[in-house]
This record gives sequence, C-alpha cells and structure tokens, in this order.
Amino acid sequence: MSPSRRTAAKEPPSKPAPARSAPLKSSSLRSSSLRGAAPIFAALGDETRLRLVAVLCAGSALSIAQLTSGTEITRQAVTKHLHVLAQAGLVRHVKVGRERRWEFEPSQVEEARRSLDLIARQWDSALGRLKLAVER
Amino acid sequence: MSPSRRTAAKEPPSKPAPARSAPLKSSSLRSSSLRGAAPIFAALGDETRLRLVAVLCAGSALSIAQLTSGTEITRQAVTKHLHVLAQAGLVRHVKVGRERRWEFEPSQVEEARRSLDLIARQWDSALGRLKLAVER
DNA sequence: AATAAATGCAATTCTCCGGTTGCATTTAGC
DNA sequence: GCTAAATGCAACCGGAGAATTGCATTTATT
Repeated sequence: MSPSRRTAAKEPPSKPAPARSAPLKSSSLRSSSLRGAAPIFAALGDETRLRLVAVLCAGSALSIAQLTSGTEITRQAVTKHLHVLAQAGLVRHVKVGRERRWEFEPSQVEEARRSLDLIARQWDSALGRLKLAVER
Repeated sequence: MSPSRRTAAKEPPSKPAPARSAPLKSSSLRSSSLRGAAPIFAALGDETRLRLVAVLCAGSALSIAQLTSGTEITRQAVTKHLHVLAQAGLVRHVKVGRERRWEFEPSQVEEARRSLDLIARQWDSALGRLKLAVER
C-alpha cells in the first residue's frame, strides 16, 4: 500500500499518450551524467548546510562543538545537517579521541560541477544550432 | 509568537559563547558569492525538476502538456515544479495563444556554477597551503 | 455558437524536514 | 575513580513540500 508517493497515475484515467511531438525521450542528458545529481543539489540547497560546506572546505577538520559555535541553531541541528551532507557524500568524519572531526570531501562537488557544466554546454549547443538555423 | 523557526536559542539557556577557536566568522566565502545560491540548489535538488531543466535546456520552449507527456506525474505536479523553477529563476514562460511555453533561463545556472567553482577553488587553495606547510 | 483543448486555481492529504528537548553514553583530565 | 566535556540517540512538533482531485477559465477550431 501507499503507492510510494512518486508512482502515480496519469492525467485522465484513459489517454493513450497524445504524442504530439514529445521530444522528451533520450535527450542525451538524462542518460549520461545528471543521474544522481539531484541528491547532491538537495543537500546543498539549504542555507545552513551550504554555510557548513563553505566553512569546511576552507581546510581544517572541525568538531561539532566548533561548528555549532557561531551559529544560532542547536548542536543537534548541526549534527543532523552534517549527517545529511555525509549522506550526500559531501563531508566525512574521523574520530579523534572523544570528539568527531568533520572534513570536506570534494568528489561530489566535482560531480555537481560536471552536471552544471553539462547543462550549460547543452544550452550553448542549442543556441548555436538556433543561430545556425536562423542564418540559413 | 512563532519564533520564525530559525531564530532560536543556543544550547544551554546561558552560555557566553565558548569561543574555543571559532574559525567560523568571515571565511571569505559567505561574504562574496554563495549568498543566495541555496535556493537555486534547492530548486535543482529534486529529480523531477532536474529532468525538466535537462529537457528545457535542450533548446525548445515547450508547453505544460508537452512536458507532462513522458512523465508519470500529473500535469498539475509538473506545473508546480515549473513554478518552483521559475521562482528560482531557472526557467521562464511566454504566453503563446492558449498555451504557455516554458523555456530555460541560463543565468541562475551560471550563478550556481560560480558558487561551486568558488568552493572548489577554496578547497584547492586549502590543499595548497597544507602541502606548503608540510614541506617546510 | 458550441466544443474541446490547455491551463489556472483551490482544497486536501500525507510525508519529510528542520529544529528542539531530554537523557544516555563515551572519554579526556584531574 | 570521579567529574565534566563532547557526542549520540530518541521522541516530538510545526511547517513546508510533493502530489492528487475537482472544477473553473481562457482560447482555438469547427
């Protein structure tokens, strides 16, 4: 039960796909990269988390207490945000004594960067084709 | 009433800022760019919306009906996602007769790209300083 | 003018998320 | 060993967000 909230029915109960021009299949973007980039963007899409990333990518690995001091939110809130970032692969933690130092992990940011580059290139290429078609 | 949910109290009711080392102020990132990038990332942080952007950045301006055909979700869901993207400045719409064509708007993607570049550069510079400090 | 297509608008539902509070647990320092 | 710091864990709460359903509205088309 509970149809997973993202697997839903189409518009009217019966409508055999208008298929007007439907340029939505195989656009060379959803196939290559961009798959799996949404979680990274979602993790970066919060003000507090973006600040945490900004602080951590400055180099030093910091404890939760250090990261909490300077913000207005609770230590547990910071902890949760760090876990979200870790889930997305943007940060990592190392135990050092009784504290846990969190450090930046650059690989997923690179992944997100590639995705945006792909979108930008796709757009530029579309512009180029348009310009070419107009000139003829 | 309702303390705005982001203006909250610190950890214990009274704790005059431990100020252990606190390297969180003025990290040269939160000041320059990266301010206001979170909403863009949040808009891109949804699978469906990212697909919409991927489709639209291929060039052609498409109607809601066109964008809906090919997905599993309802037309109204697509409409809402488009509005979210428009709110973030990632897409735009033009009325053309009785339909409304949605087209990609590249400026905010560039903004997001600059933010990620900033993070990556900050990280590289931190690595460089570390390497230098180790070599001495 | 009538019809059907394309969309807009409003209400509703349900889950997830950001945040807090309270207490338990590990661990450094004396 | 005892104390206090740093963290972990679990429950809870309010609101935002993703999606649906139903109906109204605009606008080509015939």
